[in-house]
This record gives sequence, C-alpha cells and structure tokens, in this order.
Amino acid sequence: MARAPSSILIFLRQNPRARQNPNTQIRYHTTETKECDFTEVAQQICKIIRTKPRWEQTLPSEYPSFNFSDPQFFTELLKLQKNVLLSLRFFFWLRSHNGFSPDPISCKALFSALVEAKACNAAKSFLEHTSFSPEPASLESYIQCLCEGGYIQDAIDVFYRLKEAGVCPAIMTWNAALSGCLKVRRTDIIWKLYQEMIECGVVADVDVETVGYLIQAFCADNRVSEGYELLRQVLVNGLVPENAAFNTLISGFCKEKQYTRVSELLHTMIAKNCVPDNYTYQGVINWLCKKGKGLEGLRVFNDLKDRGYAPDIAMYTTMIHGLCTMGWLGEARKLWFEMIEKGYHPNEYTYNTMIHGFCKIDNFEEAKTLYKEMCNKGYKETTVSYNAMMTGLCLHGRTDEAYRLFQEMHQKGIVRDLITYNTVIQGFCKEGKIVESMNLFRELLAQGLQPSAYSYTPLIEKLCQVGAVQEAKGLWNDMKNIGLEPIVGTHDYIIIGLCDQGDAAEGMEWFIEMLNSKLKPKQDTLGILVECLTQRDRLDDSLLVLEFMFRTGYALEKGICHSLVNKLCWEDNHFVENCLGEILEGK
DNA sequence: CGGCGGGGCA
Repeated sequence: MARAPSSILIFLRQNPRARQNPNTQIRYHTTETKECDFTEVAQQICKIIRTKPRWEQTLPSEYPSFNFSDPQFFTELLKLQKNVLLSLRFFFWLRSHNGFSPDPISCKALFSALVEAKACNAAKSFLEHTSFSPEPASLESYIQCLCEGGYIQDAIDVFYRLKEAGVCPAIMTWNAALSGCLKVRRTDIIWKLYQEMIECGVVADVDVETVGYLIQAFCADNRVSEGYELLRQVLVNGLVPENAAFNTLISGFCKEKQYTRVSELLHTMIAKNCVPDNYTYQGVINWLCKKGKGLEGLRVFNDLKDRGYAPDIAMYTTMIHGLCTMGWLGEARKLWFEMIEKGYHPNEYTYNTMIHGFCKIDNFEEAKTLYKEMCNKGYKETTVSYNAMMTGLCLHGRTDEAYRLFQEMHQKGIVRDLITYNTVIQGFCKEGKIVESMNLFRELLAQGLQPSAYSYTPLIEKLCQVGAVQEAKGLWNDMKNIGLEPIVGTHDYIIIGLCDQGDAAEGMEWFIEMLNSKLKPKQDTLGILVECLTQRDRLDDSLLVLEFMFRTGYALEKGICHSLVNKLCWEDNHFVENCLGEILEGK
C-alpha cells in the first residue's frame, strides 16, 4: 500500500475547522502517526475543497512537506470528487505549491474528466496552462465536447492537430463536428470537413447520422433539391436517415412551394416506417396551409389534439398562420388564447403572424395593440415585424403611413430588405405614385440589393398604364439582362400599353414572342390587341390573334367583334367568309 | 439535430 503524506494529517489536526468534520476527527484520532492509503487522504481533501469555499487560504503553503506528487493520489481524488471543476482548482493549487509537478497519468485523468463533464472552457484552459498533450482518443472526445459546446473553431483546430499527427478521427467524431456546425449555422465548415472526410477515406464509414447532417446542411444553404437527391441515393443503398432529415426537407420544399416534393417525402416516410414526430406534423400542417388546404391542416391539427397529443408553440403558430391566411381571424385568435392557456407564450413568430393577420383584415387597432405587447415582452422590432405592418397598410391604400414606417426603420437602424422595398414600391405604384416608386427602386439598387422580378413588375405595369411604354421596356430589358424571368402578366401590361399608344405592330410582336415562349396572354389583353390591330387595318393579324383566342377558349367582347366584322366586310366579303370559316373549323 | 413569421398577376 502506498504511503500517505503524513503532513496532511498534521494539517488537519492543526486546522480546527477541518476538525469539526466528523470524518477528519476520526482520522485525527486514529491515524495521527500511522500510515493511511491514498483513498482516505483523498476523501479528506475532497471534503475540504467541497465544503470550504476559501480552502486555498486554509490549505496554506506553510506545509511544505505536503507530498501529493504521487499520481495515485490525484487519480484517487478525481474518482471521489464528483465536481470536476473543484478538482481542477485543486490541481492548479497543487501545482503552484509544494513543487507538485503534474504527472501524465493525473493529467490524463483530469482532462478526461473535464471532457466527460462537457466542461469545454475548463478543458481548454487546462490544455493552455499545462504542457499536457492528450493522446488521439482523448482529443477525439475533446472535439465532441467542443462541438457540443458550440466551440467549432477550437474543434477544427484539434481536427488539424490530429491530421498533422496522421490520425483520421472516427466517424462519430466527424458526426459530432457536423452537428456542431449545423447548430451554429456554419455550413461552410461542413463542406470543408466533408472534403477532409473524403481525403482521409472516412467517407466509407458514413452512416445515417452523417447523411442526416449533410441533408440538413444542403437545406440550410437553400440547396434543398441537392439534399433530396442525396436522400434518394442513400435510400437506394438501403439507408434510412432519421426523421430530422425528412423534416428539414419537408420544410425546405414547403418554403420553395414545391408541394409535390413534400407529398413525395411524406409517402417515403410512410413507406420506410418512419414514425412522424412533432416536426413532421408541423411540416404537414404547414404544407397543407401553404397550398391552400388550410381546412385539411386544421383537421390534422384537431385530430392530433383529439388523440391527446399536445401541439407545441411552433405547431400553434403554424395553425394560427394558416387560419389568418384563410381570413379566419376569430378562429386564429381562439387558438392564440388556447395556446396561452396551455402555457405556451407567443414568441416572435406568433406575434408577427397574428399582427400580420390583423393587418390583412384592416384591423390596425388590434394589430398595433399586439405590436406594443410584443415590444413590452422584450421582443425586438425587426425587419419582419415592420414588413408585416407595412404590407397591411399598403394593402388597404395607406401607403403614406407605410412610407412613414419605412423611414422610421432607417432611423431606428432596422435593416430594410428586398421585401421592404418591394412592398412600398408596389404600394406606391398601386396609388399611381410612379415617381416615388422609381425613386425607391433606384434606392433599392443603390443599397446593393438584388431586385427580384417583383421589384420590376409593378413599375412596368404602371409605366405602361400612364403611356410611358418606352421606360417600361427599358426596365424590362434591365430585368432580362440580369437574368430575371418576368412574372406572368408582365407581357400583357406591355402589349396593352403599346395598344393604348396605337402601336399595333409592336403589340403583335410581343404577342408572337409570348407564343414562342409558350406563355398565355390574358383574354382582355388579346381583346385589346385585336381592337388595335383592327383599327390599324391589320386584319390578317387580327384574325391570327382571334384564331388563337378561340382555340384557347377565349371570347371576344361584342363591341370589338363588331368593329372587326365591319372592317372585314368593308374590305372583302369573300375573304371574310374564308377566314371565319377556317377559324370556326379549327374550333 | 430541427419546425413556426413579412411579398408575389387576377
């Protein structure tokens, strides 16, 4: 049996406070001069450092004969002392006293204990303040510990340390790192790590967990389809990722309005016996609501409740949002209170959803009350909360108020994003304030924001309406030049604008262009085009358009029909018969 | 592990 340092016993005897402890008293009486094992001494030290906050002063360096240098002693202490941070403190104290020089065994035991206790900072500081160099297996655990604590950069450093030592970590360690990166939204590091995985050949060990993280990383980077592709590949290979992968894809596709994919994913889940969880149900309800089947969403939601399942805050928020979209504010409000009753307090999402709901039905009183409540609860005003109010205001012809908020955002330093600009541009256009709209549009570009097709459309529409077709065409070209596809209906505005100016020839060109692009002009647009062509005596073209209209199932307004027939009769009776005959046959 | 909010032709 190893010899215990007798000095500790002297210390205990001389320290009255320590002696009040029954255990120490026993030691005092029975082991004063005898030998005792490390366990006993470690027990005593353990108790002291646990119960005496200022033990550093009562375990003074005046006892130079302390000899704790035997690795067994510290290892013993570590086993007994459940609070590893206290052990670390004792370790550092020991080191600065009595010539205690940390031995590798103690160091390893302490480091492992710190890592096991997920004490990232303590482990980091331990490595920094000692010359201890853990072996690869310890470093792998350390990586996992760092990742869980969110210290990704430190974890990556350790990865490179291992790499330099020629060690390729196990798949578990890689997975921990991938998971950690996801948590702090560092997908850039994920892809770098994945590259490393390929290089060191560990990809052969990739498991469902890895696949799940990679799929989530794709989704986080808005590369949902690539994530889906990966899922399909691993399914072929017989691997079924965990629900999280499916759920993330469902939510990603829901955002992209790829509802067919959502449906496919749900079918796959069923086929693979994946039991739906909170996230799946939330995704399903969201999917149903977003594709206009809010009623079905509500049924799923109510079924869940009937089955004794308690929806959580996100599910409530999704359902409230769905009901608001359907205009069922009363039902939405009922769920709001039900949710609160069940102990879920509205979060930022819930507030914004409900506020937006009230704005949409022109109930700004209620919206503003909720807005204030949200601020009072400590939720910050955000781009989203402002946008919600502003879209509501613009929707109800209160663009000036919206614009005041737009300026307020700037004063408060809240970022104005593309949606903010598009909303106000659209609002101004709707009220015919084209100059203001154009100014905002230029400001949008000046801010370095990438405009979307929806930034251009209201401007093009309004410019055409006020006869500024050339300017509209200029915007159209700008839009095409930066690779944006015009949204449905934009061609129509230009055709109508051209016809309004009597430019039937160019109107016809745009019509042909639409046909070539497989786009379908609106009925009214074509009516106007026919009328314009007729007035300009371009009867062949009129009939061409007319033929398209009949083929599409469109009707021609009586007045326009009359003037066309009149014109045709005036020109050449026989020709009319032929053409109309052909058109009717074609029908 | 994660999900929920603001826009968008008629």
